Amino acid sequence: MHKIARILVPINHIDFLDYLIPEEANINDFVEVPIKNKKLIGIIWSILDVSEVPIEKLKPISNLLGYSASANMRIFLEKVAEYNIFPIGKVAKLVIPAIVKTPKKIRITKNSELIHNIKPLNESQEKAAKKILEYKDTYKAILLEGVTGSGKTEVYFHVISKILLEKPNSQILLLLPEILLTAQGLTRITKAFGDNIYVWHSGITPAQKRDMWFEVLSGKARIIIGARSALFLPFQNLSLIIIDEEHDSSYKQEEGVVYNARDMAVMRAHIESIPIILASATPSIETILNAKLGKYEKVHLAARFGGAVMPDIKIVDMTQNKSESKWLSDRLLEAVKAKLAKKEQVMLFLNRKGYAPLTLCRACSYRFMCDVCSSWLVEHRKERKLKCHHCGYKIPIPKVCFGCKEENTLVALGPGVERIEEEIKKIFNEARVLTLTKDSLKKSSDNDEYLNKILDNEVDILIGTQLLAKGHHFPRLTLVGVIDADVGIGGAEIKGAERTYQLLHQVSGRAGREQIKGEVYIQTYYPKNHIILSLKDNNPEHFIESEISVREQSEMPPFARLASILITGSKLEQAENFARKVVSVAPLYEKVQVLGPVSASLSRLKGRYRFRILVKSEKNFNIQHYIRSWLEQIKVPSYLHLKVDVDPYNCL
DNA sequence: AGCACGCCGACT
DNA sequence: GTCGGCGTGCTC
Repeated sequence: MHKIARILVPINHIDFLDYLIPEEANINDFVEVPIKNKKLIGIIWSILDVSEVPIEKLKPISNLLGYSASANMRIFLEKVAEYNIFPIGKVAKLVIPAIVKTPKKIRITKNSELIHNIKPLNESQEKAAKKILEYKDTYKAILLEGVTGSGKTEVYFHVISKILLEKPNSQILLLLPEILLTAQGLTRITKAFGDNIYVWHSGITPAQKRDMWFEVLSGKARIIIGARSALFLPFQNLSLIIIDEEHDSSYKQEEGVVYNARDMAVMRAHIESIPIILASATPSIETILNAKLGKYEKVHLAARFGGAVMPDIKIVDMTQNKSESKWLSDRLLEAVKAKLAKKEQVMLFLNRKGYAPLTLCRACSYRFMCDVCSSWLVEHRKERKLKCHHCGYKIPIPKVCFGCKEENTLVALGPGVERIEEEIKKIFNEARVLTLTKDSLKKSSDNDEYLNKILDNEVDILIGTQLLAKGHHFPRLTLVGVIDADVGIGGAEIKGAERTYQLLHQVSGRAGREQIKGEVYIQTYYPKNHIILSLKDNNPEHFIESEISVREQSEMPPFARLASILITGSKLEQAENFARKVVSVAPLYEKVQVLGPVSASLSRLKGRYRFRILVKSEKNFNIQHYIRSWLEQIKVPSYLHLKVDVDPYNCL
C-alpha cells in the first residue's frame, strides 16, 4: 500500500476522497472503499504524488473488484455531470450499485447461442435495416419513423442480430418507456433472444441489480433491455443503442436526479462512436428538427399492407352540445349506440382518474385541498375517499363542509373516469363496462386478467386514462371517444401542445385495426385549435410545422435554451427569500435572461414551498457553464433544496 | 446526501 | 435536570 489515489465515490457533493491503493492498482479500476462505517464502490480517478489530507488520515481501500471502467465510461460520467450541472458524485450514484459483494464466477456466452426466431423482413423493413447498418461502425443518430404496426421491432431484431454476429463481445442496449416493460410487452422480445436478454427496470431487486451490473461489466450480458436508468450500466463494449418511443416523456426523469435519458443516450452513443436509433410513430419536435437539419438520419418505415387503416376522425364542438349529459355529447352517444348494436367495442378516453377533480361547498365556496400540497383533493367514490394525486394524503368523503360546517352543501365538480362510467352505465344499462387506470393495475396478474377480458370480448365499453393509449391492440375496438381533448390544450408548458397531440394521436390509433375502419370522436370546446385541426385532417406535418413556428416565434426550445432552478423549503419565507437572493447574484450577461423567482405552479408539494427561477439563453450559449459559475457563489442552507433542470419539460 | 455531534426550549 | 428538536460539519 504505497500509492495514493483520488477516488470517485458515489456520494452527492463529496465526489472525490483520497485513499491508499496497492501497487498493482490502476486508474479507472473499480474498488471497494471504507467510508465512515460503510463500504462503497468507487473508481480510481487519478494517482496522486501527495494528498492534501495528512497521510495518517488516509485509509487503504478494502478491495480491488478486478474490473475497470472503460475510458468511454469515464468520459460519459464527466459529460453527464457537466451537461446536467450535477456534482460528479451524483452521477457516480447512478452508475454504481448500492450493494458490495464479490461477484460470482461469470461465464461468457458464445455468439451462436444468442439469436433465434427472427421473422423475415418486408421490403420497407429491409431497406430501413440496411440503411441503419450503413452506420454500424460510427456515431450516427437515426430517426426511425413508423406507425404502430409498421414492424419496428423486427427491424430492431434484424439490426441487433447482424451487429452481434459481426462484433464479438459487443453489447446492445434497448431502452423502453417504463410502462412497456411489463410481462406481455417483453414476451415477443424474449422469444427472439431467449435467455440472453437482461431486463433492467425499477422493479428488480437490489441483489438482481448487483448481479446484472457485474454481468454487464464482465461483458457477459450482451442484450440489455431497460428503463432509462439502464443507460448508466457499465458497458465495456457498447455497439448500438435503441430508444423505443423516443418522444415518450418518461425518459425525462423529473424527480430526484433530473436528466433526459434520451439525450444522455445520444451523448453516450457519440462518445462510444456507435449508432443510436430513435424510434417513434410521433417523434418529438426536437428530434424532427434535428432530422430536418441533417444532424440525424431519417429512416421511414411504411405501414404494412393490410395493417392499420387511419380512422375517420370527427370533431365534436362541445359549445354546441345539446345532450342531457354534460360530458357525453349526443353525437358520441349515438355512435356508441350504433357500435354496441353491431357488437363492436368502444373505448372512452379521459386522462383524469377518480370521480371528480374538485369537491366544492355550494354555501361557502370551500374547496377541499391537500394538507401538505397546494392541490385539490380528487374524489374517488368507489373507495369513498378524497385523495391527493401528488402525495399519499387521503380522507374519507366528508358529510359536512370543513369551512361552514353545513350539511348537504358539497358538490362534485367536473368528471373523472369513474363519473363517466356512472353516466355510461345509466345510459347503456345492458353494456358490459370496464374502467382501467394505473391504479387498477397494482398487480401484474390483474393486468393480464383485464387484457384477456377485453380480447375475449367480455367488454363492450372500455373507459380509461392514458394507460389505454399505449401498446395494446384490441381487434374488435372500432370507436374511440375522447371525452375532453382540452386537458392539456392552452396550457403554457413548453411541451404541452406536443404531448397533447402525441397522446390524442396515439389514442385515436386504437380505433379500427385489421378489416374494420375505425371512428374517433374528439370532444372539445376549441374546435379551431391547431392540434385539433391537425388530428381531424390526419395531418401530422401540419401540426409539426405550426408547432415549430410557434416555438420559433416565441423563442422557445429548440430555438433557445432553457434551464429551470427550483428552490424548495418547508418554510415559505425562507424559500422565497433565498430564491430572491439567488437571482440577485446572477451574473449579468446580454445573452441570458433570468426570470423570477415565482411561486411554482404547484406552489407547495409534500409540505415544501416551491419557487422557480427560469434561465433562458440563445441557442448556442453554454447555459451550463453560466449556471455553474453563478451557483458556485452560493451556499444552499441545509434546510432548503436547490435543483437545476437543464432543458426542462415543465417551467411553471 | 447521510450521519454524528452539540447547543437551547418544554416537560416530568 | 434531561429529552430531543434541528443547525452545523465531516466523510479520505
